[in-house]
Amino acid sequence: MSYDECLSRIAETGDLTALGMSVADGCGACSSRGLCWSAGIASDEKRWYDNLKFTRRRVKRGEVLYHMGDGFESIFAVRSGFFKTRVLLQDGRDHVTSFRMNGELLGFDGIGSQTYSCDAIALEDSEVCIIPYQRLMQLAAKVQSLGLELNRMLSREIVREQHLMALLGTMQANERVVTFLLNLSTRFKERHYSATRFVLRMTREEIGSYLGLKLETVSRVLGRLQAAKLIQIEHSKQVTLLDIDKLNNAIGREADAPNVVVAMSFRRQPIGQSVAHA
Amino acid sequence: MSYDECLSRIAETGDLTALGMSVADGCGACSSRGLCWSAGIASDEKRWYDNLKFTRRRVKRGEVLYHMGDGFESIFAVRSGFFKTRVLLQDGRDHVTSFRMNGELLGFDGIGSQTYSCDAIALEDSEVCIIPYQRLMQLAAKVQSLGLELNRMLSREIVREQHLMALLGTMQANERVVTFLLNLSTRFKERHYSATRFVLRMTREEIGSYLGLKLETVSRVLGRLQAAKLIQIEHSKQVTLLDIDKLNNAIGREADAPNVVVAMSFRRQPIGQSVAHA
DNA sequence: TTTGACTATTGATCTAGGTCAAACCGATTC
DNA sequence: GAATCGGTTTGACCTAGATCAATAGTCAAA
Repeated sequence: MSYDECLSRIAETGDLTALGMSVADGCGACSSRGLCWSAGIASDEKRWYDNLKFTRRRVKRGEVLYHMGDGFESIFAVRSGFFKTRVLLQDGRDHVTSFRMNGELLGFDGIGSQTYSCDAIALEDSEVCIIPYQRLMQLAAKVQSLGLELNRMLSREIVREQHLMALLGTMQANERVVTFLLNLSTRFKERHYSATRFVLRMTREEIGSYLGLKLETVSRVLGRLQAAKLIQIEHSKQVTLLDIDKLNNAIGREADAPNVVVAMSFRRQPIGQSVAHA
Repeated sequence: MSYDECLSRIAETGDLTALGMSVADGCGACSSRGLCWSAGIASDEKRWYDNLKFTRRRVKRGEVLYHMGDGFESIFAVRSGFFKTRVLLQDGRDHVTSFRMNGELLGFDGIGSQTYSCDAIALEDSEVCIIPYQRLMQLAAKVQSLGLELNRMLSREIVREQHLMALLGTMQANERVVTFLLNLSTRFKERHYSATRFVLRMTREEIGSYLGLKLETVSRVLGRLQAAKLIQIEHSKQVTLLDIDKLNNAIGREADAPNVVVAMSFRRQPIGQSVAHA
């Protein structure tokens, strides 16, 4: 079978094993199906994805999936678990740039320079699908909408980071933390987990680094939010969002009237229980 | 000529006019050649780019190239002039996310949602090449390395934003401003302009928004840098970098010894002329 | 069940940068 | 050349969040 025939067959059957990949279950059976990248592929080309298969890799809590500076070969899809990415500055300071959960992708930063530009670290025992970039692009050459979908994902990552930059550049501590919680909430919801009750896999320090705050500030804000009965925290990690609407208002940033109450209620010195009447 | 034949011919000749585009000079004659995207295309495919041609658009100072929410159709290459992009938050606050000069691209943010996610605004009279995305992708389907190059550019934008996030999340005012100046410097250098003497096209407020600072703070930091004889500013806009090495040290962030001097010299209260001995 | 290593909370204090306000500057325009 | 206007500088003051330090959970290993 010629190289070209081979590629054609892959495009038809969607069987990446022809490219020399060993496999467990395919994408068709994956619980992240539809979350991952597959959703954007044109429906008449979906057959290729239904029995697509990738090798996997287990990454233990605290282990590094890839290091800044490592040669770029693959992007990764989180199958299970939780990751953070962080960039290191020359002087040793670091900054957390994202948290990734199942169905989300890692490694886009490596495409441009053929070298990863950040570290990806598991926050709990995790598993990823390894997606070799070269092979992916070979396939994309055959399956039109796959390339388009990849572009879309890269673009969405750019937009995500733009919003984060705006957060870091303009919001104050309260808003940052609330935005963070609500973001987690919607992502859990997309995965059919509870939108109101979830576990924070990362430490206060990691949250702080992500939001441009110190861990003490994160802790204090969470404390205030709890005092204002907007959230509840058990054992430091287990969060319950008690009033998503009010939380949303709180970052809708007091256009004037109604949300002022909320906005005031978890300001610096929590005003006792005077939440309701103000 | 069939559609497929048409595409083939474009891939061979690189003549996008066949796709219905009107034109002035082609990319081959463009001064941004090699800066723009063309550099990454495999050399055996370069012929297509040498007589590639795009329609242009003039954008006057203050005018909007595209608005957040506008339907996405094209990306843009800056031919001349200067742009900023900014995201708007619900409550009216905004945040500047990038400055773009000639040879740089705009509009990547629209690919993901088919809608631009920020505003692009000319800071001086400018001209852009309009690159229709659909047509670009049709061409990419024929010219392999074009698609790869687009991915690389998107990835590099992701990395750029990661660095900016780290800046916003971890650096203090001095470092932010110095980083900003040095970044401009290298970009001017790449364009064979002076790396040490250039004009700030943007206002203090725009710099501040970009760096997550208030305009007064930007002004003060620039003042301190000038007092420390690291830079010189004429007429508010004309900047000369007097000592790039020291500026670089200043953000190398005092590993300990030598740069402490610099670091101290433009701290909050400039210590008279006591720069040399400290 | 105790020990030890993290991690998180909480209080007291400090400061970088924000806020407010006045003055200044250079470029138009009348 | 007076007046206007957008941008900038500068000073005085204030505050959100950082810093420092002590205490207290949490969890896993011994």
